[in-house]
This record gives sequence, C-alpha cells and structure tokens, in this order.
Amino acid sequence: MDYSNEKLINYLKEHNIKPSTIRMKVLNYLFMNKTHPTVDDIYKSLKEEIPTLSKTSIYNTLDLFLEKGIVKVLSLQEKELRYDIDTNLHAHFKCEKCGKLYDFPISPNFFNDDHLDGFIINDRDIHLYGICKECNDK
Amino acid sequence: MDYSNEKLINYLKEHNIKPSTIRMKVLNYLFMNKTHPTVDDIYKSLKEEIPTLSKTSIYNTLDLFLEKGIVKVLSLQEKELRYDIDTNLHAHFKCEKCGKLYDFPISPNFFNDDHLDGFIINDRDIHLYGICKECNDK
DNA sequence: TTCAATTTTGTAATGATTACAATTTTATTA
DNA sequence: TAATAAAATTGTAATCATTACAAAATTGAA
Ligand SMILES: [Mn+2]
Ligand SMILES: [Mn+2]
Ligand SMILES: [Zn+2]
Ligand SMILES: [Zn+2]
Repeated sequence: MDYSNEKLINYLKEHNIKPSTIRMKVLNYLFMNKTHPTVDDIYKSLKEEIPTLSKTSIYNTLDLFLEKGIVKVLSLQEKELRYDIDTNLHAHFKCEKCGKLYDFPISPNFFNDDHLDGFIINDRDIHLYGICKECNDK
Repeated sequence: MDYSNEKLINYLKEHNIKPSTIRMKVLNYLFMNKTHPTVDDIYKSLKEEIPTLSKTSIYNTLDLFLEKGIVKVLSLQEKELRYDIDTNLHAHFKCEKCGKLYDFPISPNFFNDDHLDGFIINDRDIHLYGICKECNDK
C-alpha cells in the first residue's frame, strides 16, 4: 500500500524539500522498498508509471535527498552504489550469492576507541560481505 | 630506502605471482607508501622513473595483486578507490579535511553479533569519516 | 491569464575503467 | 647463439555510469 500524498508532502516539507511529483514518487518508492535500491532500480520501477521519466530526474532527486539528509548512499565494493532511506546508525551485510543487503544494528559507542581520541567522527560505514543464512542453509 | 630486488621477488613468488619489472616496482611502491594510494598515485609516481609506463599496466598489476590476495581495495565514499598492501584486519578513518586515510585496529570478534548467526563473513569494511586529530587541533 | 521561478527532460560531455590487439620483453629450445 | 614461443606491457578504442547544461514543461504567484 502506497503512502498517502499528504504523508509524503509532510515528510518532504519537514525536511525542507519542496514537494513535487517526482520527489513524492521517489520518496514513496524508498519507503515501500527498503531494499537499498540502486538508481537503476528506482528508475526502472517508476518509469513504468511515468513513461516520460528521465534518469536525470532520479539523480537530481537523490542528490537533493542526500543534501537534505533524508537518504544515505552506500558505497559498496565493486563500485556499487545503493540508497538507504534509513539514516539511523546501523550496519550492513551484503550476501555475495543472492546480492541481498541486510541491515543489522550496532551500538552508538561501537567506536569508543583510544586510537580515535581527538578525532571527530561524522559518518560510519560498516559493511560486511559473505554468505547469508538463507543462501547458506541451501 | 627501497626494498631489495631479492625481497620483492621472494614476496611475489611466495604469493604465486611471477615477478616482473613492473610488478616489483608497484609492490615496492606499496611497501614504501603505506598511504592507501589510488591507481593514479601509483601511476604518476612510477611514470617518473619508467617513462614508457602505461596506466593499463597499473590496472593489470593491481588486479593480479587483488586476485592473489596481497592487496585489498577500499571502496570509500565518493566512489574513491584506494589500495592497501595491509590485508590484515583493521579499520580506516578518512579525514574529510586533509584527505588522509588512517588505520586503526579492531578486534577479530568485533562482529560476534546475534543478528549474524548463520551468516558467513568473508570480508569487512569499517570506514569512518570525519576530522582527524591533526586537522582538529589547528 | 501572464509571467517568473522551478522542475523535469533530453542530449552531449566527462572520466575512470575495461577490452583487446600490437609490440616488446623474457624465457625456452634447438 | 639464433630462433621460437610465452608472457608482459603498451596504446588505443569502447564502455558505461554519472554529470553538465540548455530546452521544454509545469507550477504558482500576481
Ligand atoms: Mn540500511
Ligand atoms: Mn589500511
Ligand atoms: Zn544470500
Ligand atoms: Zn585531517
């Protein structure tokens, strides 16, 4: 079930983003598909309901969302870029077999490390790679 | 002080890599510059002593080193790729001001997490971003 | 409705990486 | 040593995701 226009508009406004058709569609997609999609995933899916859609618009929209802090871009191995609507602190596990990207929680004081005294940490990427339980059980 | 040819050749042979001029030069560069260099860093530096050097050779060599497991490639934010001759478990801190990439140790059982029971972890990337002590003190 | 601002589109440019064939170097054999 | 084969290196062209940018469409105030 898609999000209501009202909810999407409010969410965008709360984050100082002027609502527009495409911004609402992309936001709805990200809310509905918490699979850490790529630019192409988003583009291909939305292209079906908006045949005139341009990929540049997806880039523009995601760049704006990044700037306003409502998405985070994950730089994975093999130059793979994925977008995450969940900007709260958490880590990721990428299955090398099925390609699925799993979330898992980490503690905020994960990095209370003497070696980093005096360092200001603004951002953290914790990416694990391997075989997920599901693929492993087969 | 550069590494001796003998040492470079032995190191390559130990890792099932046939020694060659360029492989030795790249390996020596990586041993001497533990700064997590980019392809371009390596290319530009070696180009000075080997004017005929082709960038393709750097790509070839690093791909071979990766395949044989003697380097690790770090996929950082902004699509930045850096090469690390230290393949032991450790984490990285990138300073957003000076650009320097710091190593810091982490414990092997860092990821003994219930959420990952049944998952096989083959590789870990822990990348922090912020301002380093040195930049911060200024 | 008119007009300006903003959004969206479409196309061309960019730039890092890759593919691949030609050349050079190295090692092997006669 | 010379001839030959194998491997390494080079140089150029192709690829492809992303970016730049100008044109077109849409929106929203006056
Ligand atoms: Mn996530
Ligand atoms: Mn390192
Ligand atoms: Zn899997
Ligand atoms: Zn710094």
